This record gives sequence, C-alpha cells and structure tokens, in this order.
Amino acid sequence: MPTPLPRDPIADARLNWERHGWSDVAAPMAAITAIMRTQQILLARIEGVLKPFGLTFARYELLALLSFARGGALPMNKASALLQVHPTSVTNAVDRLEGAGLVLRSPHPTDGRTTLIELTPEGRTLAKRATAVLNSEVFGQSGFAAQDVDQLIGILGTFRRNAGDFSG
Amino acid sequence: MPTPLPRDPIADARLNWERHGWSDVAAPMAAITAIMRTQQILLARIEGVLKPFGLTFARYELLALLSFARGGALPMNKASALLQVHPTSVTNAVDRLEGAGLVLRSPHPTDGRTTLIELTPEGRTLAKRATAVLNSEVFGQSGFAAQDVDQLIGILGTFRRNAGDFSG
DNA sequence: TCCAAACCCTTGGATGTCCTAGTATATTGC
DNA sequence: GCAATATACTAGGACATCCAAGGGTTTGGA
Repeated sequence: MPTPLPRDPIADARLNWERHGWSDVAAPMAAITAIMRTQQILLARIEGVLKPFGLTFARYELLALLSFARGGALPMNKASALLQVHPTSVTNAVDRLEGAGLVLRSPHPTDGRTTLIELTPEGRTLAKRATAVLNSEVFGQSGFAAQDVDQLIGILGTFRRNAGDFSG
Repeated sequence: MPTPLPRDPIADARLNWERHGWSDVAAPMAAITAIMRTQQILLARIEGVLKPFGLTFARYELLALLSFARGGALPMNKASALLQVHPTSVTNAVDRLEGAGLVLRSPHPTDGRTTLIELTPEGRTLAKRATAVLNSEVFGQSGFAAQDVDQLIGILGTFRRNAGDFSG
C-alpha cells in the first residue's frame, strides 16, 4: 500500500464544500464519498483473497448464492435479482464459471426461456474453501468495532429499504 | 427500478452464515455486503445525474479536484494520490476529459517526467454546473438521517485511517 | 385460436479499474 | 561524470458493469 496521505482527502473535500457555501450538503457528500472509498478498500481485500482461487468477487458471490440454494441450482434471472446486478453481468460470470467447470447451464424443465445455473461438485468444494478464507481473512478482521458493525447494518439497511431494494 | 424483493437478501445471507456455523463473522459479512450494495445504489444515482453533462463519476471527481486546486492544475501523480485510484485510471480519465476540451495536459516547468492537468474555462464551468445538480439531487436527498450521516463519517473515517488511507 | 405483449437470455459496445511492462526523465552513489 | 536506482506517465490486456438491440418462448386477451 502507498504511503498514507498526511490529511484525510474526504475531510478536505468537506471543507472545500463548506468554503463554497454548500455547508448544507457537505456532510452527506462526505458520508457518500466515504462509502465509495470504503467499498474500494474492501473490494481490494476480498479480491486479493479470492485471486488464488481463480475467483473474482462477482464470481464468488454467484457460487456462494448457488451453494445456499436448494439443489445448488437457480434460474439466471433469479440470481440476477438476488445479487442485484444486471442480467448481462450474470451471463458474463456464468460464462467464466462454466469454463472453469464450477457451474453448468441446464434447461429449465417447464419454461423454455429460462436457463438454470447448477453448481458442480468442484464448484461446491471451491465455494466452501473460498468462504473459509474470506471468513478468516476479511470478515473476521474487518477493522470495524462490533457496535459499529451493528450501526452500519442498521443505517445501511434502512437506506437500502428506502432505495427500493426490498420491502420486507 | 425493478420491483423490491420480498425479503432483504443481505439479511438472508446473514442467516445462511449463521446456519453454517459462521456466526462469529456473520455480522461483519452483512455489514460489508451492505456497504457494497449501498455504493452500487449511490453510484447509479450519481452517474444518472452526471450523464446529461457527458460526465462519469470518475471524470467528475477529477474535474472537482482540479477546481479546488490553486491555479486549477495538478500533477497527474498528485491527482492519483488524492483520488486514491490507480495512475492508469487518471490517464484514462484525462484522455477523455482532454478530448472533451475540459482539461489539457501541460509539461511541468521543472520536472520533465511530470505532466500537469489543467482545467480549461469550459471545464471549470461544467464542474460548477454539475456540482450544483449533484448537491441538490444526490447529496441533498441522500436518504440518510442527519445523525446517521455523522455516524457514517465517524465509523468510515476510523476504518479508512486504520486501512492506511491517511495518517492525520 | 392466434397474435401482440411480456419475459429470458445473449451479443456487442462503451466505460472504468487494475496489473504488467515499457519509455523517458531525475536523482543518487561511486 | 556515469551507472544504477527511483519516479512519472502511457500502452495493452483482463474483468466487471451497464445499456441497447435481437432472437426465442410464454402468456393472455381479442
């Protein structure tokens, strides 16, 4: 990692906002920018852990989702909805996972439009191993205090509900 | 936007983690996944606002950074460090902004290795206009309660400092 | 019954990010 | 002064994401 900056660039941006008369939105700007940067840091950690497995985060998420599905299979559109990514992103991920022998496509028994993604035994094993390392190397050392974790889950959960992610 | 899911997929993932005996890391897993998803939602809102200006978030960030710099110019490496992105990402952004006439490259007066990025008058004007809309459409309607904004800034600020982003 | 609308997936194109490697310029050490 | 090292930027490649468009399948109303 590069040398830390002497000053927090997001705090500086907030000061710049205030200096330009945008004090009313300076704080949310800083919070949103911090979310962007935090996501970048976390994604880099996750991808670093997954790289030895030949996985990216997008592919891992799909494998993990399938491993929790009954029968280890899901329709493409269902996966797209649950992962909340564009259908073409799922197509892309399945192409690569299929090439690696971790999943396979099979036709839906009753709906000819639908394609099922099915976990292979290799895919299931790899998902398990990758999850174990992610748990110990990333989630188990997140750098968030326990009460901060709860705060984040609450704040971001409310935000996601209001954004229309889910209604429950 | 698609129909909201009946259940929160991240809460479900957390339950799956707990069912598989990973209760000790289920909460941080949920928090990290929520940050990923929140970033995705916010980025989509920002890019939607910037699209009419012909800007992406990456290009806007660079324009905004330059607009706060003295003289409206910065070395490429400085911009890379402050935006905390890879130098090649800055090269990419500058290529496109230069093509749009919003910035221009000029040689550093004393260091022949360094290239300065300079804001053009058009770039400065566009940055101002885009910021005004971002402020009113995104930052001013973030969907976060005021006290949650403060919580986020604190929690994520600590995280970023511990991650080595800055030392101040 | 039959056709239009809705739905599902894939292809192709644009963008952004990172990594590796390569070129050019500065700085440091002998 | 010159060679070795460090720094700055760019080129090319791999991935992921989205959007727009296209072709196949189902469904539902006329």
